Amino acid sequence: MASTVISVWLDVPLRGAFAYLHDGPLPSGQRVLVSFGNRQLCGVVDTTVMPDDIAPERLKTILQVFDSLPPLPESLLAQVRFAARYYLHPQGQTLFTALPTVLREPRDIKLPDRACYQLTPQGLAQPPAARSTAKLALWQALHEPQEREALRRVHAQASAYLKAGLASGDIAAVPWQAPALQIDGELALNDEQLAARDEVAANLGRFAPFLLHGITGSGKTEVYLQLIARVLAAGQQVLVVIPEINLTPQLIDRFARRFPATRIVCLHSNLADGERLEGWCDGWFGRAGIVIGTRLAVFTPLPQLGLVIVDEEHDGSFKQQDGLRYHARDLAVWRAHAANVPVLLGSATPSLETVANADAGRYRKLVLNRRAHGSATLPQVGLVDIRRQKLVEGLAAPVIDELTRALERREMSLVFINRRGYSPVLACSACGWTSACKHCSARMVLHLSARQLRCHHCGAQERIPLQCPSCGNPDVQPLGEGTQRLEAALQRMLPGARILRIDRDSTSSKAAWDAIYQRVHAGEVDVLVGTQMLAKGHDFGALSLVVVLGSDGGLYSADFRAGERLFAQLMQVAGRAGRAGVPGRVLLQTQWPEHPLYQALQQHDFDGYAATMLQERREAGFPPAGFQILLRADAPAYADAEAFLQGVLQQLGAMPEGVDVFGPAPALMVRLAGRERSQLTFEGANRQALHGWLRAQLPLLEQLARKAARGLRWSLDVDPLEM
DNA sequence: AGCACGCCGACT
DNA sequence: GTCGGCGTGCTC
Repeated sequence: MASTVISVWLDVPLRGAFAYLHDGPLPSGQRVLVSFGNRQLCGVVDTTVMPDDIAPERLKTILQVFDSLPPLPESLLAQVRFAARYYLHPQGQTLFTALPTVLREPRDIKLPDRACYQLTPQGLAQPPAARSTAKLALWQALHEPQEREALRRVHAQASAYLKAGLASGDIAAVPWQAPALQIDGELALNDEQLAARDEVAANLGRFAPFLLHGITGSGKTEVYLQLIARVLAAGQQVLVVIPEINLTPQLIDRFARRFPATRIVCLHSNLADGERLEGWCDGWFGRAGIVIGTRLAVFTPLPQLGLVIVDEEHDGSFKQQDGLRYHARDLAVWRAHAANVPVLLGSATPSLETVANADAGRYRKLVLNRRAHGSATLPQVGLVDIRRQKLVEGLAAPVIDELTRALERREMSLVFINRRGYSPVLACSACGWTSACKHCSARMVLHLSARQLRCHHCGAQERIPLQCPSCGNPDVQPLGEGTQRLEAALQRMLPGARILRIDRDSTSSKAAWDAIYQRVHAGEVDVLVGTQMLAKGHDFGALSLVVVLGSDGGLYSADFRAGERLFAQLMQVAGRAGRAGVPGRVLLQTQWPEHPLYQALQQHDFDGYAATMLQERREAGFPPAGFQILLRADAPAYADAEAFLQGVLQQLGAMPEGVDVFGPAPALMVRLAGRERSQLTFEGANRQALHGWLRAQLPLLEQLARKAARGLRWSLDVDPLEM
């Protein structure tokens, strides 16, 4: 009876699909239950894969077909196929990372009721009594088809009202239908915004990648919203990918206010499994007009996709750092191509990859150079040379002066230092001992308020030693400044100032973050002290002065991308100054005021410095001028990691024409969370050649990994961002 | 990845 | 005499 051979993908780190028997064909994308070894797993059918040639008596039978949901759409399977191939990752595991957790599990799914409800003629004829405001509001709403959830937003008593109405026949279930599009509060666009909007709008319905290069405050979001309105009006869906969840509450609010009738799905990793599934399915079944989310949202099936937007496209959080190491921006562009729709990459500081694509004409560049609101001008950037200055608690006299004057004028200032904690290291004055982490090649950071030393890389915590653990000297001192120390110092130097610290420690909960946001917007803050969180798109209203401390470290780093990141970060943080009509001022303390990066920052010359950096990359053959794939290995002992890579290197033999290999070399941070990391870097000017050759070596790699020392872990990182 | 099978050291 | 260490090999 069971006679048809079916190929099934499983969530296992093996390259191939597995063959099973079933009593008839099954469609691609069908979720099934299969026995694998001695466990039962969820599998996904793929008819495009030839079943392995295995003796028929060894084949097992598909145990169950999970048919409460339709098969996964072909567009998703195609995206997974591409991602697996591009990122050299097992296709089964790739498929399962694309799915919400619930769909990975070996059980069938019953989705919650998403029907709509509406008054019957009988119900229409019987309005509730006017004094019953709850019932009246619900009755009014039910003139139109309403989802249960939407009705609950009308009034909390919706469920009881529905139940009674369905029983009496006053209300009936009707098939789901999209509510009429409603657009509220569109803003007027300036001519740059108009040009950008119209250029993209003119390309709806075909693949067209755009870089929307808009300075901070130039009104990128309004351009997005007006384009989204057009796409929604055409009955299509929009995918919006954003860097991190902190951004979302404001942005989501704005989207929800603009499109009050549209189902807007918000997807990120903090969502409960059920919510994630529901949002995902709303996208899949066309109920969501807008899906907005972090990188994982890029896998949401959208049958009516009409536009893809990637906001803050330069942000490193789009790159997944484990498992399938995909870049959501790059997959977003692929999706737009596959769906034949435009993709809009927005940033004030685009990545060099995207700049290079625009320069080469592959992406069309749209520029927003003017601030959308009022007559606000670009901030004036001052470089404070600290080579011959005496610093007080890390601050130069002119900086303290300016902060004092801003306080006198009752204007809000921001002090930016990319180091949280009190002080980045504790050191002994006698023997040179420093507070090293036992598990990482990093220093433990002093957190005075928590009375702890903490490692910011592995999370290890220790008590603060009262004397030097090495020589017993009681004089152990904090070296350097972090946000907490700066906060304390500013409190002393600016008596009466209301200072608020914003870093990961002070914003750990959503409630804390909301409270901070409220205080800032209620004008209850004079000085904000914080880390790069402050540079990430949050609108803190009028800032007249921005002070930048400790940025020199990014100038001469071993990581070739450090300069790009620093420049983007400083452009972004400087962009916080002088919004909403108040002219801003930026003061940056540095030992290298003549450095081209700072000179470019002073001139607000993104394009010029990007061109300089691109030229350097070309000369070195670094991305985006060349392509890289990292083979990473880590083990408790460095020697094991290196030995594996050395073995790989030997077995690979001579590199083919156009591919170079470097290493094995220690990772930039060799020791992390008790494991030591080594890596081989493969480079090539031709992406196809590099990928194709390495893809052909995968069986060899897997074979060597099986024989490697136990405890060894390895992974491939295509287009790595972190070295 | 899991999870078996499979041979060598300290213990109820 | 066994329990259990992790080496190695397979999973349709």
